Amino acid sequence: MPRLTDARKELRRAQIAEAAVRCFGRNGLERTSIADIIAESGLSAGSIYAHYRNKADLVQAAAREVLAERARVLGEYAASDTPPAPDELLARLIAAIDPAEARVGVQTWGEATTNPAVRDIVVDMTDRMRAMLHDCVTGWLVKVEHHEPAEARESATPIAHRVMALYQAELLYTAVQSPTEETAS
Amino acid sequence: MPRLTDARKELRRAQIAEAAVRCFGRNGLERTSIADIIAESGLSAGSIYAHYRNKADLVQAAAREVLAERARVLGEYAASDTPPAPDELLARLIAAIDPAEARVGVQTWGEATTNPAVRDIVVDMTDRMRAMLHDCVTGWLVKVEHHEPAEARESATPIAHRVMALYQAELLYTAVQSPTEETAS
DNA sequence: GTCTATACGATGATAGAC
DNA sequence: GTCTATCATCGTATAGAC
Repeated sequence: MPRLTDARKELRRAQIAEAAVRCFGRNGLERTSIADIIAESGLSAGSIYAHYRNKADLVQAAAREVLAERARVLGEYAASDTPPAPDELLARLIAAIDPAEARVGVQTWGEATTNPAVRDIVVDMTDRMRAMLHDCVTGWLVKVEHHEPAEARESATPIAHRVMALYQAELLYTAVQSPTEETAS
Repeated sequence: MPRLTDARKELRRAQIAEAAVRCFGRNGLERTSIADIIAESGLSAGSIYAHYRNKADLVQAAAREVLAERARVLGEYAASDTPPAPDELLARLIAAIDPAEARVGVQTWGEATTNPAVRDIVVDMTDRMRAMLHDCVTGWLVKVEHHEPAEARESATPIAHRVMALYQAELLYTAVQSPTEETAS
């Protein structure tokens, strides 16, 4: 019986988190006020604080959401029967970048430099992505290039590292270049 | 005669900006208050506002300072008679990374996603670094690998792009991993 | 659970003396 | 130019009704 109510609760949480992500994408993590999120979500202060302890909690939820979304895309390729070659993999990852989420993603990087909670989320998600990238490249080496599994895992490491770096750089580029719809400082 | 006073003025500005960078490295761009910078610089509110219009102005000065410092290191290699090979160049750039400045650098990336003024600074400095990287790689191709200048400039572009990306990724890694001396959220 | 209204604290910026 | 003291604003979080 708590099943259904829990599901509804999760739905509300997601609704609020998504509104927060939109606000953060527009105005940044710190220049977004609770009032902004209230307006964007169409809810009220009381409702939001019933689902999130405080603003820091909301920031963490937003960080998890955007990073998880990026990991999700990658997971599909890793599980594929015919994994793409590294260059192709990178191209697809770049093509899947959403500018708004890229902005929030880069904001979380900045926040991670001084906020331990966000730092843990970023490190965790980065590690997870790197591991999936490694799986994907290993799969390609074994299934397409017919390497020995043991040797493939070995040589996949630097390749995965490079793909990760190039992807992050592209994410940064997109986040900074994509037009921001105003709200200077 | 305004010469000397201008120099003193610049010195004060630099003193304040450096204090700001230290604060930003510790607590982040937005969680640093003017009071923090006052304490760190050993000056007063009045003095700081005599040299900087407002906090946004200080953030921009800090962004310029850390990015310019990173560009300076690179400039030396580009001008060298025997430019290092790309791998070596990257290794040296990475070795020259200062964790505290890396943190502020990554913070400016986040800020650049929503703050047009900082965005312009980041884009400008990134372009400048990429150009210097390109010069450096071109120099290596011509002077060490004995390529034709025209062809060298052409093939230097993707190499410079790759080195830049790997450097930025390493900067991110350093900024996030380097121990922050507390001040959660 | 959700709303409105509000208290409280923090912070950017200024005024005015020296 | 630099200081101390102060103001005005803004934003988080809570209280209490429904």
